[in-house]
Amino acid sequence: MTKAQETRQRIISTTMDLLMQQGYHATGLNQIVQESNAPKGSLYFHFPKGKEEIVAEALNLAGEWTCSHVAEALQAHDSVADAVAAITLSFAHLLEEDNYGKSCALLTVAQEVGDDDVLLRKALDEGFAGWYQLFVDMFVKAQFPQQAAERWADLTLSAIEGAQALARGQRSVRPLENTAAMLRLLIGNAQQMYDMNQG
Amino acid sequence: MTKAQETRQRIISTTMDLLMQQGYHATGLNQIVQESNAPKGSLYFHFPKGKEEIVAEALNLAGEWTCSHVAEALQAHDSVADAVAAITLSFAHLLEEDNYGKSCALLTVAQEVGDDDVLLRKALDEGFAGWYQLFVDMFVKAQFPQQAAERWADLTLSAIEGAQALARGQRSVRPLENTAAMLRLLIGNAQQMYDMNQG
DNA sequence: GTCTATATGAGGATAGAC
DNA sequence: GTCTATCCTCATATAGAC
Repeated sequence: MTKAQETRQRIISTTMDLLMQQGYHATGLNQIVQESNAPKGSLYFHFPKGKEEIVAEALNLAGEWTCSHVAEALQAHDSVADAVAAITLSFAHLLEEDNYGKSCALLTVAQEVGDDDVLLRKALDEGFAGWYQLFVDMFVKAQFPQQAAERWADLTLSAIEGAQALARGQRSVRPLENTAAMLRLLIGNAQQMYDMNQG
Repeated sequence: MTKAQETRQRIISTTMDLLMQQGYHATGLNQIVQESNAPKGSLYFHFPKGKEEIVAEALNLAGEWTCSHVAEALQAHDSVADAVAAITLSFAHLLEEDNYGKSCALLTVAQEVGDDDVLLRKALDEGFAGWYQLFVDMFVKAQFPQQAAERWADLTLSAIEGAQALARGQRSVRPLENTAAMLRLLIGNAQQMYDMNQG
C-alpha cells in the first residue's frame, strides 16, 4: 500500500470512529484531519466530493467490519443462538470500553440524513441490506424456512441495533445483556422445533 | 394557557419534530424559530440555557407522547402480544407518511451526545427509563415473572427502536412489519405458557 | 500531494432599544 | 416579551504556491 493509500485509509477509519461517537453533523472535517494525523491540504485530493464522500466510505468500512465480525462469531459457535448472543454481548463490551459513547456508525448516521444526501442514502441502504442478507442466510443454513429466516433476521438485527441505542441512552449494558439472553433462548427454541421437523 | 406559554409549547413541539427528522446537531435555532413561527427575540427569554434546554424539553415531550401512545394501545387490545404488534406497526405508518424521514426523537439524539451535554444525558436517561418501566409493568400485569418481564421489556423496546432505524435506513417498512409479526408470535407463546402455569 | 490562506456562510449566543 | 443588530466561532470548500 502506498503512502497515499495509507493516508486515505487512516482518514476513513478515523471518520468511522467519529461517526460512532457523534454522528454525521457533529463530525467536522477539521476534526477528522486532526485525529487522523492526515495532511489537510490533500483532503480534497483524496475525496473530491468532500465530506459526503468521506462519510460514505466510512459507512462502507463499518458495513464490512460488521460482516466479518458476524462471520467470525458464526464460526466460533456451534449454534446460531449462541452466535447471536455472542455478537450482541460483544457490543456491550464495546460500549463499556468507551464509556457508553459509541454505537454502530450506520445506526447513528441513518437518523440524520434526509432525501438530499444521495451518496449517504445509498451507503446506508447497501450496508443494512448486506447485514440483513447475512442474517437471512445464517438462519436458512440453520434449517429455518425462508419466511421464518427473513423474519428472524429482521427481529435479530432490530434488537441488536436497538439495544445499542438503549444501552447508550441509559449508560448501562442491561439492555444488551437482556436482549442477548432473550435472543439466545428464543432462537434456541425455534431451532429445536425446526430440527425436530427435519429429523 | 397564556400566549407566552403557547409560544413556548410551539417551540418545543416543533423542535421535537425536527429532532425526529435530523437529530440534534443538524437542527439549528434559526430553523426552530422559522418553522414554529416563534419570535426569535424571545428565545432566550423562554429558554435561558439556550439550545440544550429546548432540546431537553423536546425530549421530555417525546417521552410523554410515547408513554400515552403505549397506554392507549394497551387499552385498545386484549393481549399484550397484540398491543405490542400494534405499537410497532404504528411506527411503520408514521414512517410511510413522512417518506421514511422520521424516527423516535430519543433514538436520534441518543446517538449524538457526549459526556458534556449534561441536560441532554439526563433527559435521555429518564425518557428511556420511563419506557422500560412502562413495558416491565405491562408484562408483569400479564403474569410474567419479574425477571422475564424485565428481559421481555428490553427485547421489545430494543426491537421496536432498532426496527425504526433499519426501516429508515432501507426506506422500507419490511423491518417493522417482520419485527411486529415476530413479537406478536413470540410474546403470544410466552403468554400462553405463563397462563398455563397460573391456571 | 501537500501547504497556507482565504472565501463564504451558518451556527449559537448576547446587547440594548422598545 | 419581542425586536434588530451584532459578535464570535466554526463549518465546508476553494485557490494558488510549491
